[in-house]
Amino acid sequence: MALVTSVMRAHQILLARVDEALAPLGLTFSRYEVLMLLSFSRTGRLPLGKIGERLQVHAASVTNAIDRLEAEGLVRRLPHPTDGRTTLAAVTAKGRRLGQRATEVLNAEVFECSGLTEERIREVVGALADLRRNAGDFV
Amino acid sequence: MALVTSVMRAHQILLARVDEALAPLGLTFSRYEVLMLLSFSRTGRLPLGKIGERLQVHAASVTNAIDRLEAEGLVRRLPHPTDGRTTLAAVTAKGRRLGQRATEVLNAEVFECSGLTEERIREVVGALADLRRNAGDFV
DNA sequence: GCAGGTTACTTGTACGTCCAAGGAAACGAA
DNA sequence: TTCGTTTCCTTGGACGTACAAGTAACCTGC
Repeated sequence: MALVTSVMRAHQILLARVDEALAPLGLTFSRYEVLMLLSFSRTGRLPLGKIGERLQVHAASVTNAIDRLEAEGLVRRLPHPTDGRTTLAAVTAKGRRLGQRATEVLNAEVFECSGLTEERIREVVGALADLRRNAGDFV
Repeated sequence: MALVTSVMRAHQILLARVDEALAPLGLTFSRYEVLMLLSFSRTGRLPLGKIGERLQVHAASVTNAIDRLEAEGLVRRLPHPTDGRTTLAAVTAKGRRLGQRATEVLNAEVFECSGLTEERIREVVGALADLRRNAGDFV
């Protein structure tokens, strides 16, 4: 039970801090994740379904996130060349720049003030990786 | 960065599992937390503001949770005897029973299938407790 | 070739969270 | 006493998430 409570609170704390750091850039954590996923992908574009699968998030949430990113000009929707059902999300140059800045901001403002040592962070990440693997996450 | 991602995913996984287990009882995790907080309090009743403070949650969220719990007959709103601004939430007998059942369900269905050893759970809880303390949480 | 089933995305509804704004009660100082 | 400030709760709007239903396109088997 303590596990659940701890993770819930830690999530609450970290998310608040991350969103606070990202707000000046007009991003939220979920949109940041999408942006980075696209930036790190080979071609800078992915089917929406693939995004949901990687981020372990519902298709409707992806639609929502892409809607907002597209409205900001950070990604563009493109038709899939061969599959008419599929929509591709492609990160724009503006999106790449913002993603990079966001990463710098997060590294500067968030990760320093967790107050945990490198050692403890490794412990947590390692143990939670087990949990995630058991749940079918990629890790 | 791995810390943030790990905690976010772990939260996602655990919350989904917990809410799934609680759904048959008509509860969510947030409402379960309120119910248990009241059940464990000395008199079974607390001011709404106190609930938000303990659960580290916004006052508006407490209003929402209490609205729903009250609609189910699990808690009752009472006026504060001396402070006319304050509203007390009091757990009912039905609320206590349901909270107890929910705890049993959670212990049976969720905590077993995290797939983590006692040892690793202790590691995670301990390390996250540091993080929470640094953020001003009660732990 | 076409009908039935599957897959992919979108839309609408619901929930929990937050913030901002509002009303009511309490407190404090003049 | 009274006026201003603070505290407490509620309401309305925004965001992210999930689920369910709907639409459109693909694909398979006859």
